[in-house]
Amino acid sequence: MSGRLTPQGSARRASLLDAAEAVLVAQGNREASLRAIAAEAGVRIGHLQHYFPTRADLVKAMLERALDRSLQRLEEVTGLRVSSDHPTAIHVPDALRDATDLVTAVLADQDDPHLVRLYVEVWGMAAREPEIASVVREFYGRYVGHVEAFVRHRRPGWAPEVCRARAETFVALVEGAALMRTGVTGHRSPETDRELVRCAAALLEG
Amino acid sequence: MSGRLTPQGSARRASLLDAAEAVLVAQGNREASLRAIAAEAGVRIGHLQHYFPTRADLVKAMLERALDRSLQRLEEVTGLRVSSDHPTAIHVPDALRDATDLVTAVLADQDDPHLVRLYVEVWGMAAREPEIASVVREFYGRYVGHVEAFVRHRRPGWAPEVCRARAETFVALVEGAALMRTGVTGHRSPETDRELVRCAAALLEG
DNA sequence: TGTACATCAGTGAACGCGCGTTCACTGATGTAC
DNA sequence: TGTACATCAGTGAACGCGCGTTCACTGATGTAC
Repeated sequence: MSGRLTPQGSARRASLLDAAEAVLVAQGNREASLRAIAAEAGVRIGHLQHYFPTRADLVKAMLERALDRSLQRLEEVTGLRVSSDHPTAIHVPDALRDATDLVTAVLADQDDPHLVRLYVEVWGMAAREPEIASVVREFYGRYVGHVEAFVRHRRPGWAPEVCRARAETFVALVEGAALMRTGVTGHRSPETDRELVRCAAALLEG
Repeated sequence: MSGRLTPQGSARRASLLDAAEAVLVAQGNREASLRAIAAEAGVRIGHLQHYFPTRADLVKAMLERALDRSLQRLEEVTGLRVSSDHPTAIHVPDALRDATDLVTAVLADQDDPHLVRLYVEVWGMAAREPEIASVVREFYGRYVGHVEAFVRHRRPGWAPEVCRARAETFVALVEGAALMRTGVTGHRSPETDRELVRCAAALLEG
């Protein structure tokens, strides 16, 4: 894909990314072949390569789109806006959510096993492909920064290092909870969800 | 491999599992071929299949060994003994560690990126291979049970559901921290490590 | 408004390659009598 | 203590297959004049 995309072309491109995501989640990176992805999208494999010359191109594009979507979702949940161009510029909304609301919303998003499986694949790829690793680290950098900004607004008196440490610990807890709660390593229970919310909220403003 | 193993044979078997683990960690599941594993172990591929007829056999054996080793390590760290035969029978040691010691030791174990990468692969496989999923869930069941037993001994007055919920939240936090602290999704910092220890210890006895 | 042409959308066949698995084999080690 | 035999350790070549990638191609769409 050297030149521009027609409207039809960019719709096709998006549908190919959808297919790649679906196959990756269903089959895992090892079994997610270009043939399977093309079949999922209902096109020939040569056509897939018209948009994404190599498998790495496809995977990277899919991954970037998925992570961007997650950050947008985070903005909705916190009510904070983090510009991609100026990561430090935070727009303070009229009604900032409280920590318990935020945690509850984040956990609710995790109830989608599709999403969690995608993340597990992402971690696996990031662990050994440098180009993907940098994309993923940038994502988590923004993620932590976003949570940190939330903490600062809730607790203006706290030292910046404390806010940072709290935010990083929060993200660790939430990512670990994603694994445990969706059947990969454990299962959900109301008691543990309650404890999770209590603990995560305490990290943010306790 | 149908019959018994000679001493030489079981040493070879162990070295093949070592090789499989090393290649899996270095290359990831997708690139970890039987040829690469055999080469790592210094044998021919046909020989590898004398011990593990299929790739799935090899991967499963490697994984079970690695998870068993982690549970043994956990026993050393807590000072509690959990029998495989009677998972509920807990031997109370002379000197039970306190929660901060335990958390510090667990985090120290995680400083090995090798181990964390192995876990990321394990999660990925568990997410879509049912046979592996059950092995992994059993492991985490024991893991949580072990932590739960620790909490009960430290805080005998707490209700069982509370101990359970605390233990599950603890494991979620620690697994998430493993991801963040070893470069997969973030990086280490002394401040965040301190916050992690504080938060995890509070879960266990706070 | 037409027309010529460039570019994009999509097809289909073929490539070399590495994969997991199979199998017949040789040499080394253990074991029964 | 010898010997015969079964079993285990390890080799090496070959298999069919699906993989990612390449390439020449046709039809559809946009665009300049």
